[in-house]
Order: sequence, then structure tokens, then C-alpha cells
Amino acid sequence: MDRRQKKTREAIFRAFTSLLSKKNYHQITVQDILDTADVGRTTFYAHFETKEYLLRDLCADLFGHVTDTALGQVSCACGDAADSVFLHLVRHLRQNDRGILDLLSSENDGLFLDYFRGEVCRLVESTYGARLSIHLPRDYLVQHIAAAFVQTVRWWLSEECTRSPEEVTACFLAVTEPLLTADDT
Amino acid sequence: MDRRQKKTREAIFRAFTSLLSKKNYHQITVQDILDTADVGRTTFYAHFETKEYLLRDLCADLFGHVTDTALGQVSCACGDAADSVFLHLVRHLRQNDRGILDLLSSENDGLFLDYFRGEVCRLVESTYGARLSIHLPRDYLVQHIAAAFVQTVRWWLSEECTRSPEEVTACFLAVTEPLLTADDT
DNA sequence: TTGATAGCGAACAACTTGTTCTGTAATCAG
DNA sequence: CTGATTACAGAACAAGTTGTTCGCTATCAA
Repeated sequence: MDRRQKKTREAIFRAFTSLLSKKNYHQITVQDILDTADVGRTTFYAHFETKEYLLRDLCADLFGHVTDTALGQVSCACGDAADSVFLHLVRHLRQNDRGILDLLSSENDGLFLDYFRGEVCRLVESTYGARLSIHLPRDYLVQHIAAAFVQTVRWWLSEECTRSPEEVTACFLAVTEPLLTADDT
Repeated sequence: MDRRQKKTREAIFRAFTSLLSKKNYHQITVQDILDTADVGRTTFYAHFETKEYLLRDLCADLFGHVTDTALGQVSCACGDAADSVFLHLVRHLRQNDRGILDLLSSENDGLFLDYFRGEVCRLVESTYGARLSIHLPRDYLVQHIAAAFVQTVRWWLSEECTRSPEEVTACFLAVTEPLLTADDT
């Protein structure tokens, strides 16, 4: 890919992310992005059809990366229990990696939470897949557990991340563990 | 209140609700509302500062009503267990009362889910208040249970409400019951 | 070096928002 | 019933936003 394309694309992503951590998505104007990223109007629309598409691409980039990293932790088989994937994820989030925490905690909640939840579903599937209780519809359980994790993170954020990742993860595990069959480790 | 005021206010609410069940909130223009409600521009802005305020007022109206109705069920002491408040609520929702179901199932999810969750928190407090396990922070538990209910409704909607209210409520109770101390009935 | 491509900047039409003005009709108090 | 008040309609308005187009320049890859 042309070096110029890559540079502007990244500049736009950076500018957009930065703006999102300060403003509501719907208050951000294309002009804001142009000014912040220092790119021309034409250039922006050459890269992204609309602001919506930019958002979609950014989310795919951001949350895809998070999940992949988290899943990587699973396969690295460092000896931890499967549960700890979520601990890793919380620790990862606390470092505000790629500004994700800013996005989740800003007024843009609604927009990103769904993307986030979608990714967490994948995570739940591959982490707990075999241990899901069969007494309830499988997809219901997966979605419930994913929603519980997202909710846990929101609660953590609402307390300004004062609690430790261990504490937060413990809460999450406490409310979801009864739904799983015994661990076979 | 002046009869005229009441009429236009209701016409605007009706038009807005109708539009929301068809379109995304951010795609709805003030002009759309004016045309649908058949009121003048000046009139609209005399009633609501902006479209955002209209949304806020509508939500307060809608969800406040739902919770009050649900809470009324509790105090009517018709002999049912406290759990059944949620069954009542699901049944209530299924009738698409005041078009709430349309709003929750449309593409406006994010907007209304938060209002809804807030109201459900109140419901959880007054229904399970005394039975919340003390091993976890109280507000965490309340929010978790409320989020679980909202998630359950979303799942139900995603299956186009094919399942019965009883079945849906059973799922919700199954995932939250382990978090409560024994019922003292 | 050269042809292709990415970017810039300015101007553009179309649309949206929220305000202001004037005139009309419904409502309410006495 | 009457007169004052209030709500409303309609039109016009400035300001801001979106997405497109055009001509021109800078950069890249071969």
C-alpha cells in the first residue's frame, strides 16, 4: 500500500480517536476530523464514504485487535486457567491500550458497547464453549455472559477504575461461575 | 394546561414514536416530525428546545410509566412471588404497550437501552433489595441483574419474540437466582 | 525519468437547525 | 359575550454541515 495512503489513514484514525475521547460522536464534525488530522476534505472522502464508515472501520480495527490479543493469551498456554483470559483483558484495558477505555467511558457508550459485546461473545465462546450449562439455550448463555462482562467493565469505569483488575474480575467470575459446569483442569 | 398545548405535545410524541419505530433516531429530521405531527416549526421549538430534549422527555414518559406499572404489580400483592414482577413486565412488553417494543427492537437500541436499564435497576432494587447476596458490592449486583434482564429482552427480541413470556422469564431467573439468598416466603 | 496516484484547496448545491417576524385562531377570565 | 391573552401557522432567515467536483501539485513505484 502506498505510504501516503497509510499515513493519512492512520492520521484520520488518530484524530478521530482523539476527538471521540473528548466529544460525543454525533457532535464531531467531518471538519473537526479534517482539522485535527490535517488532511483535505477530498482526501477524507476518498478514504471513507461517510463518518459512519470511519466509525465501523475504527471499531473493527480496535476491538478486533483486543480480542485477538486476548485469544492469544489463551493459546499461549502459560498455565493459567481459562478464566484468567478476562483478567488479562481487564489488565489490558486498564492500560488504556489504543485509547479504548476512553471510548468506552466517554459519552459514546452506546456506540462502542455493542462492538465490544460482540467481540466478548467470541471470547466467551472460545473460553467457556465446552463448559456452558446445557439447561439453557446456548446462545442465550453466551450473550448473557458477554453482557455481564461488559456490564462489569462499565461498573468498573463508573467507579473510575479504583478497584484492582483482580477484584473486578472476581466479581465477574462470581456472577457467571454458577452457570458453568465444573472446570476439568 | 391549555388544551392546545396538550394536543400538540401529544401529537409530537405520537409522531416521534412512530418515526422512531421506522427510522434511526439520527436520521429523523425535525422537519419529519413537523410533517408527521402536522405542527408548525415555531410550535415545535416552543415545546422542546431541541430534538434531544424531546427524546429525553419521551423516555421519561415511556419508561417511567412502564416501571410504575410494574411496581404497581408488586404492591398489588396478588399472591405471586416477587420474581413474577419480571414475568408481568415481559407480558406487558409483548403487548407492545405504547410502542416500547418497537423502540427497543429498532436500530435505536443504544439510545433506549440505557433508559430501560436505569428503570430496571429501580425494579431490581425494590424487588430483590433484601435478598441480594452480600458477598459482592451491592450496586454491582443490582446493575448486573438489571443488565441481565435487559440482555434477556434483547435476546428475546432477536428471536422475534417466538418464545413465551414464561420461557423468557425462566431464563432470566435461572441466571440470576444463584445470586440471591433464599426466598423467605 | 515518467506515468500513475494521492493529496490539496476552493467552491459548490443541498440540506438541517434554530430564530425571528407577522398574522390568525383558539382559549380563558370577567 | 367580550376583550385580552396565548398558542399556533407560515415564511423567511443565517449559520453550519455534508458530500461532490474541479484544477493543480507532490509523491511514489518502476
